[in-house]
Amino acid sequence: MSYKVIVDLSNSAVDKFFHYNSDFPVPNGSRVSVPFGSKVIEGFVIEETDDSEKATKNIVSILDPYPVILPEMVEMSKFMKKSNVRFIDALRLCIPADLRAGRVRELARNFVDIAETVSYQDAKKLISEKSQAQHNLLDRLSTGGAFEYVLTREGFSVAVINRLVDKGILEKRAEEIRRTPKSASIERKSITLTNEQRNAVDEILTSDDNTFLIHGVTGSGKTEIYMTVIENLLQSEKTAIMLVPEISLTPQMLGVFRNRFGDKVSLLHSGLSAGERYDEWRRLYKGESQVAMGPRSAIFAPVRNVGAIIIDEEHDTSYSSEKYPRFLTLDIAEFRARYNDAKLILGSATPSIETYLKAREGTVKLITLQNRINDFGLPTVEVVDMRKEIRGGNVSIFSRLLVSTLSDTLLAKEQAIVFVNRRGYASFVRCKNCGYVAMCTDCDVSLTYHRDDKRLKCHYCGKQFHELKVCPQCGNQHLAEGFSGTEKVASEISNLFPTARVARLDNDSVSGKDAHLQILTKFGSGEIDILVGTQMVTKGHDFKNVTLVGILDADQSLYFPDYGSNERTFQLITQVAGRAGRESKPGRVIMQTYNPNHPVFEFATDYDYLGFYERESAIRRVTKFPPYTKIVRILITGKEEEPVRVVAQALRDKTRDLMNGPLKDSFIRVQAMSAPIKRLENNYRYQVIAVLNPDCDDALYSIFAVAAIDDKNIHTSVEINPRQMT
DNA sequence: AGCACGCCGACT
DNA sequence: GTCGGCGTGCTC
Repeated sequence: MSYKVIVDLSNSAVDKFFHYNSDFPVPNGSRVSVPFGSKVIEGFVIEETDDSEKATKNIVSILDPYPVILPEMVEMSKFMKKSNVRFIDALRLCIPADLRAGRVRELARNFVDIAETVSYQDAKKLISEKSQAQHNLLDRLSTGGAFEYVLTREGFSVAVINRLVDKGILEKRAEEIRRTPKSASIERKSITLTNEQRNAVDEILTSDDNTFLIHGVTGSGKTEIYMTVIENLLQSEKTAIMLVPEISLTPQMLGVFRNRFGDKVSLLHSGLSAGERYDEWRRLYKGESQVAMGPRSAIFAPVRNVGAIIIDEEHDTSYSSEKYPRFLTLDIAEFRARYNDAKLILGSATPSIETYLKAREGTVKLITLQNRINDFGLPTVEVVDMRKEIRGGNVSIFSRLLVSTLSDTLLAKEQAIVFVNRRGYASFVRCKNCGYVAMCTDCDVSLTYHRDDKRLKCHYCGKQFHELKVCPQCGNQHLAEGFSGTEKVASEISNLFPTARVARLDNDSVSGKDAHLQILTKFGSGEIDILVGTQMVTKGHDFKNVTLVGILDADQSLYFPDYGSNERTFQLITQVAGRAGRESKPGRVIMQTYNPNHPVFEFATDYDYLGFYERESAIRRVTKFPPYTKIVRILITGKEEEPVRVVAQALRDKTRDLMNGPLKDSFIRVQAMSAPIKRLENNYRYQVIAVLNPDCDDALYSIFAVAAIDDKNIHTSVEINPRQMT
């Protein structure tokens, strides 16, 4: 027998089939060990082949008792390979990292139980009166078996256990240990779906459509719809994949699922220990649990017979991985849904323009939820024109309205969230005399002042510098601070309200996911009055006592130089506004801006998604931006500027050659230029931008081929519809 | 990714 | 005269 094998080395040079013979049959998807060059390494069997001439060496052994890569995931890897992800890297996404190289410890342990052929009473008689330890052990096991290691921990000696095994009274068998024991399913209180929810569930389960967009405002009960759909599918022996943006910030979603599905849910995410992750993965693989829940990587869950794939908050940017191996969760989800004939369900209060266009075009079935489940209205959004504040003599970062409302909120013993889309204390430091601005030495980026640790930090490469007391260029002592970040906002709020308990939530204020969660938990339990934070505060968590949301510098996210900035701004405002006034208390949102008449704000304050969509999609259509086109960016980086620039021009010319060839209908335009941040971590960066018509896979593959250059000093990467261009 | 093979500078 | 630098090329 002869097999095609992908070796477990992440390098393009070896990312192809190697042929091996075998003395024994090997199922597709098996992890095997094979001789390769001068040593023996791991690999994956992809398929059997009859051209054995290419094979010269034999597979040494199969490494697992079952093929770890499901047939579906072999196909999925072929699919990913087309989009420039190495076969081996796609395969690696499908199994827990620690399974490779035998890093997961053996799971099977000796399980000790009374032999099936022996009853407790008979066993009692078989043990001598004097063997007290043996009697104790038997009594311990009379209510059910136990792991040997548990018994020894309880004080039973191995000798006693083995003695009874020898007598045939007990038997040992290998059984798996669950490292993540979960509570059994709690009897759930019967939940009555609203008519809207009921209709949505029926629509999904009975319609011939396969892909759905549930567009419903925050609090419209999407989760309940997901769960009811899953529950229905589980009854017909199907499985489900439930994707959430960031599990660490949305523990309540897991809680709700656990409560409903108990042990049937397996959680897959990086916060688990290697062993836990492997156990959860394996339970799914073996069908012991049927619902895989997690962030984007959970789309690779080893579940068979998938009935539903759900992507909650589908607009969230965390669903696209920006570093290699690059993939769009939606692409993989579509592949798996097609493979399994499963329902693909996308949910959002602020769908991406791309998805909503699909709904308009009819390739995605739109389900709109009009109401919040409890019929509470959405919070009112008031816009404050900060230019008028300045004209009125208020030069602080807070409007008078926001200050007085914060004060009212504190008096009423209610809570507030203040959203600032900027970390640090001040976005830059500039000399008032000569105009010098502190820049990173490795990047073409101005430094952000962090007062907490009295340092200037580069937000792109992380490099830190001492704070400036005087201008290093002219010696002037008067340095101007740029826009205020979370640090400054939090400290000024503390100055304004000395008795208020103020906390900050951003990447700097805490280290690690646990700390984030701690702050959110404290806020939830009322130990914090005002929470100042970045995007992080916009996600998940229902805070019942939050009645005020302040948004500072709402326009800030508008001025990023890419086509998605309007969309991002609209989503941000809508999401953060949704944090105010849930349950029984009305909410209030105060949004400060220097550009109050910008259409995005008008739509956002009215919660007018449709209006926003119409305008934005019209703009994208005429300006030829996604989803009406596909933007492909080849990023070229290297230590020296000139070679990078030269390669960029060469790649542009090669791409233009494609445009003049048989694929010319796929291309709209091709340009080369320096990247928006020309130097990052001491690497010069140029880019080639190709704008393509949608559905132009052949052109795309040609561009991948063009970008794959062999130059050890210059690195290239290809991004499709890049989110933030840096 | 590793490792062997292979051709030019500073040491016993 | 050798030891060893890492450039190049190959692994079924």
